[in-house]
Amino acid sequence: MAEGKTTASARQPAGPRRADAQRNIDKILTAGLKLYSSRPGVSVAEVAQAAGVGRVTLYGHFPSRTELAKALMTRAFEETEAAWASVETDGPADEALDRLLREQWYLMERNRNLRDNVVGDLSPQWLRQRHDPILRRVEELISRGREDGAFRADLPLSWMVTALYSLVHAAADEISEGRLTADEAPGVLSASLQSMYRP
Amino acid sequence: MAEGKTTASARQPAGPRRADAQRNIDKILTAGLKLYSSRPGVSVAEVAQAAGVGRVTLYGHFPSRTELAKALMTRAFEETEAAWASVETDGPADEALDRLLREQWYLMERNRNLRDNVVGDLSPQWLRQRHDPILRRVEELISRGREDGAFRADLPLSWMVTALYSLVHAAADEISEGRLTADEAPGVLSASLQSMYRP
DNA sequence: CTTAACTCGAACATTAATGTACGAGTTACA
DNA sequence: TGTAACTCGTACATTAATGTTCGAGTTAAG
Repeated sequence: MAEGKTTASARQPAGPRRADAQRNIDKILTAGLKLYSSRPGVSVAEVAQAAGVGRVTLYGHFPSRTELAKALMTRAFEETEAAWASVETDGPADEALDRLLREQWYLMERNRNLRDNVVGDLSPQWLRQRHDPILRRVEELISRGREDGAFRADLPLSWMVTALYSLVHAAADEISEGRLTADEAPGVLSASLQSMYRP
Repeated sequence: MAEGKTTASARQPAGPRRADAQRNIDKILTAGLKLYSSRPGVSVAEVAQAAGVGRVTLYGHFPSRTELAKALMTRAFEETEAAWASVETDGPADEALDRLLREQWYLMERNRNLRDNVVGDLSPQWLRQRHDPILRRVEELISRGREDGAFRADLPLSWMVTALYSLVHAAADEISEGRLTADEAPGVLSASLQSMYRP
């Protein structure tokens, strides 16, 4: 996080930000990520309040709701990218999938919700271009499993990826409805997908 | 978000509506169902326009956005109830499930979307009380399959129901993204679920 | 210490949605 | 055919969100 991937805004002198400004940007992104990935219809004012920052201050850093959304997506991408590095994805595809699900299913879920809740603020082009990077990695993993026989190949690859995300989302729903515990979720998820993917 | 605003109700004499009124109510519900189940954030004005009816006319029949949402859910329930009657659900559970998916997956999908898109307008109590009736029927079907050994019993029943709806939703997404055709969908869906449900 | 960067509340303009009120015209139906 | 029910455009009140402007105070950093 050394690099300041700043959202190019017209108002700022484009120079390096002062320490307190950077701190506030951080608080805004953190609070925004939490809010946006938890429910739809979040307002800019809510994000500012949750970040403990004035609304005007927020607008000082993110000129519009859209720019804020872009920054949130960008940060989520970065975090996901970093997290992926901690998962061992070599070895048999089915085992790698199991590890991935157990260690990162909540991150996948957060990203999916975030995406759902900013899809009205961002153009489809923008979203498609910065397509959730882990989604592509998941695709590669499944593809590898199909080639070496660990996974079935009679279903479309894209469908298998979509189904995975869909079930991750479903698991999160079950948890929030109290019909599943956070402990059980990874196991249920993994068991369901392994059965579905098996040739 | 609390309700409690007593809108000027009792505009209706509660008697039988005139033929043209009933016709408009119908147009409104039909258009509303289509809109609400296709995307979020639908406005009352949009529904009125899509129905080819004045906005004021709509308010004459449905005093508030909330009442409109209730009416839409109610109609969807009725249609679902009627459609269920046309599916043969006796016999082996796995075969019945296959028939159900092939004949009614789009209706399940519509209801799911509708539910998602009115979930901010109706109280959780109301929604829970008029719980999608076919969802319970699906639950019964799966439950029967578990008892006679057609389906696995090592996963929570509620999870199996949720997963089904989740995948139906995913299939619809795939179609709208152009990665799956409407012809392929039922087969893919059925194959995925049968694998996942098999003991 | 000095200053430029930053914060932040209050106020304002704009846009969009909801719901109400009025009144003139149209349509069903006894 | 008479009339109550119905339609519908216009206009208005209200609420909420977005984004900007102003100015006075605070803080980081050279």
